[in-house]
Amino acid sequence: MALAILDDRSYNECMNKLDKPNKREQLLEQGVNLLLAQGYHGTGLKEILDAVKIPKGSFYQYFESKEAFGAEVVTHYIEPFIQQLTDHLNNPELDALSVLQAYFAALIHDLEQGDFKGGCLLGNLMGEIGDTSELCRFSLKQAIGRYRDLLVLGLTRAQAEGSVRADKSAERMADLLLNTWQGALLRMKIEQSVMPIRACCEDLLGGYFKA
Amino acid sequence: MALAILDDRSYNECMNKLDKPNKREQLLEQGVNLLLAQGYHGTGLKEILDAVKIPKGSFYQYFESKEAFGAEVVTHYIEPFIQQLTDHLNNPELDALSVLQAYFAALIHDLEQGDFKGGCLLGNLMGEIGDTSELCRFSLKQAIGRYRDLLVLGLTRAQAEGSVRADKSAERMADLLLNTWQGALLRMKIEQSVMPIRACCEDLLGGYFKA
DNA sequence: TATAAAAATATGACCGGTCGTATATATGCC
DNA sequence: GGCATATATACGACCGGTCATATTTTTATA
Repeated sequence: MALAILDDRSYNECMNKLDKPNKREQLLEQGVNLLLAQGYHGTGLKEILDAVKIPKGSFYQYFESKEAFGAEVVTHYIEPFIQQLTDHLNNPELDALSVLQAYFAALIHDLEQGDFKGGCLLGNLMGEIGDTSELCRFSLKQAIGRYRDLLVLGLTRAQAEGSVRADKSAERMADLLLNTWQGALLRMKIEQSVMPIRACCEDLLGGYFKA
Repeated sequence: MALAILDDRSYNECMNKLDKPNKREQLLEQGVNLLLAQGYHGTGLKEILDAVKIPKGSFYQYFESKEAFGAEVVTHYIEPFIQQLTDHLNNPELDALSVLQAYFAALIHDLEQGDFKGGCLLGNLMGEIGDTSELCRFSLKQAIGRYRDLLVLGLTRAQAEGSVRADKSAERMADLLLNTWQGALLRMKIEQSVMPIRACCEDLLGGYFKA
């Protein structure tokens, strides 16, 4: 067999670093997809396990409970968004306000492609279990906090560049932007239109926040 | 027995207008409470039925399905808010901006008393089932629409009174206020603080919207 | 008006299925 | 063979929904 060319050490590496964590990763990946589409209580473990072809009994090998799994899914979900926004902000060719506008424009584009389904997992879970699962509440708070801090960074830089007003704190503006975005995502879902989220960005980044 | 003093007609009235619709009303009432506290998929029919002591089989006498029930719960939930806001707006002694500020201040007070639990049923359900149940989506859209129109009315009047800026449309401001409020309610749940919703009102009604 | 037949309504046991979780067995590595 | 991990099976509880039966209300007959 093909694996015979590998010695024991590298075989174990393969199993430990690719296979085993891979299954965990797969579970989290599918967890993101399904929780985003159907919510926490609307998604059964079996559905997730079937999707990644992992036997039911194995779930508790990887996670303590569904609740703990949910908390990890939240963290796993936000990572790419943090990464993407960080990357955009590290681009020295664009001013900070343009970066934020471009970033949100990209999000809007993706949401439009996705038929206004899902929205933001953080927003959905804050509403569904934010006040019933302490574990998930903490995880959500953490994730939102990291994201908010990135927005603060961008807005602070935009203030220094003179494109965003300095008479309001970057923190307050970041919260306003984040909260309005979350609310607009909810509206998007029921209006089945990107109008709410487009208006959100226009009104704030293109209006209220302008220097 | 006490009821013997009533003739047939008034007895029937009693049964029809109090007892029977009362049970339907009770179901909706408890539906509001439980769906607000535990979400749609997090609440079983049995839990609602037990709370109002109505047998399982009777549920489908009153409602087509859990989904149809959920849609009606949404409508039943928003009614008092519409009523309260309408009453406030009909008060001729206060200017429209003060009315809005007082109305939201009252909401904030109530939410603080309630330990930041629940938030807004419309927001929670938009996130949880706004894109999976067409029936509820329509009901949510309707409810949000009615509420928004009331905010538009208030803001339009405030514009006419000169307390709110006229260079932005009342519609756009109403949407911004509503969406930010919804997002701030989500934040409230995970931060366990009224700070987000307080900031929302200060930033918009006390800042951005000011003439 | 008294009585019986019929129509309407109320009921809770029960349906197949799924929930999250526990445990006992099987499997693979030293 | 000893040990740790992975998996299958099973658990009791609960899910939304149905249905035959019991009860009540209405209608018809005398």
